[in-house]
Amino acid sequence: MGCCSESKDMAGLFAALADTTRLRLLNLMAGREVCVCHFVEILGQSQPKISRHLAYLRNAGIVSARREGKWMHYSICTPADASRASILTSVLHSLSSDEQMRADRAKLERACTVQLLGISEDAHHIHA
Amino acid sequence: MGCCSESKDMAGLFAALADTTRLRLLNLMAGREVCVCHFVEILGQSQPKISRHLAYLRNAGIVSARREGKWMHYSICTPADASRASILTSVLHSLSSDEQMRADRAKLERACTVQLLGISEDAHHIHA
DNA sequence: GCCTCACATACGCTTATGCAAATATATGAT
DNA sequence: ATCATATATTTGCATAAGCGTATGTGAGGC
Repeated sequence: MGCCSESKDMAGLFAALADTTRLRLLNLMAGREVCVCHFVEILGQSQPKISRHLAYLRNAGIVSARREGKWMHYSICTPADASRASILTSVLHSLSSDEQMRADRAKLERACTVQLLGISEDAHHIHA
Repeated sequence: MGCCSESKDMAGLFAALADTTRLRLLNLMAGREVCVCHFVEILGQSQPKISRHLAYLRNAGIVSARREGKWMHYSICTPADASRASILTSVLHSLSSDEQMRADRAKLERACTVQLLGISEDAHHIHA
């Protein structure tokens, strides 16, 4: 009952990657843990939609969730299977050359900075 | 009207990879051109099914087809987009560590050898 | 206890995907 | 022209995926 499901289902891995919203979520999680509210804010899409896609990634064994008070933090959990891990790495690297993905990451940087500095009016949850 | 469709649709690429049959087809095509009859023989699945999955790969811009008399030969067409190309390479490499994929390739080797030597009773089409 | 916030899940709908079986098309042989 | 071979496409159906809306759940604050 760790964070990863069956190991060698390549097709399943690709199915999880076969959606732009999920790719954007993964891109934001590359190397860091991200709170759901940031996903919603940055992608500008409905909370249930974000949540459903996160659930998909969780069921696929690609991400894991951690609760911290009222907030949920998601992060990529590197697959035990070497092939899956290698593909995921390759994918994340490729994403970083996409314009939208870079923009998303920039927004996340900004959101985190604002949060840390407590500048924003609606920085109501400093959960860092 | 070349062999490759839109360039940056990552999700589309993954959708094309999200099926075991298609992964097996791609694995067999790694580095060589393969005739449809070999796909049917090696995967042991119905011809329409193989054909449909090949059409899917073709529409996704991942493979191209070449007609030679009555036979159709399929091969992987490296995507123009660097990211797609890099992912595809990574995927093909990862596949080669899978047992079934290795077995499929071995069968293909054997089928081709038999064909060249003209040993088989039903080597009715030496289209090499 | 109750209320609110942050998130997850269920429902109803539409569209896409996969399959088997049947049919269509293209090529070469006669 | 006819026929057989090799491959492609269509049809009908079952299942899965995606979306928006509505509702459920867990954690804090009062």
